[in-house]
Amino acid sequence: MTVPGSLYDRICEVVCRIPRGRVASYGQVAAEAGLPGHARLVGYALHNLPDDTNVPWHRVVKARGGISLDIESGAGRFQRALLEAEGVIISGPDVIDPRYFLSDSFTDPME
DNA sequence: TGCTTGACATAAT
DNA sequence: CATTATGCCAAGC
Repeated sequence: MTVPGSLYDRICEVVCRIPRGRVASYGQVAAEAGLPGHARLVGYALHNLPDDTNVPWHRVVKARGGISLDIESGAGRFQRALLEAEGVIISGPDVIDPRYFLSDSFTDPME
């Protein structure tokens, strides 16, 4: 289980901070995790996460607003379902309104 | 220890 | 719109 100190651990921690009903891009999560520009590591970490993880990995999307996984495939459909369950409407494979993204910081504004 | 890969981002072609 | 190129770097082999 992710040794403390590993980048995985930091990344999953940041992902856990994403408020419900919101999404963040890989680059944004990376930046908040203290890894500016290391968006790839975020995806790498998420892929490593177990199925029973408590990390809402589904809230992590591409910068343009879209699921990296194949939306028409199992994992993609699963993520879309989770996002819609949180209130995030996905109209297409790369169509997510910017209003769902975290504006600046993860500091939950508490709506 | 060095090369390859990768749930990315962005610009250019 | 698809592909290419570059950056940036950890993990896997």
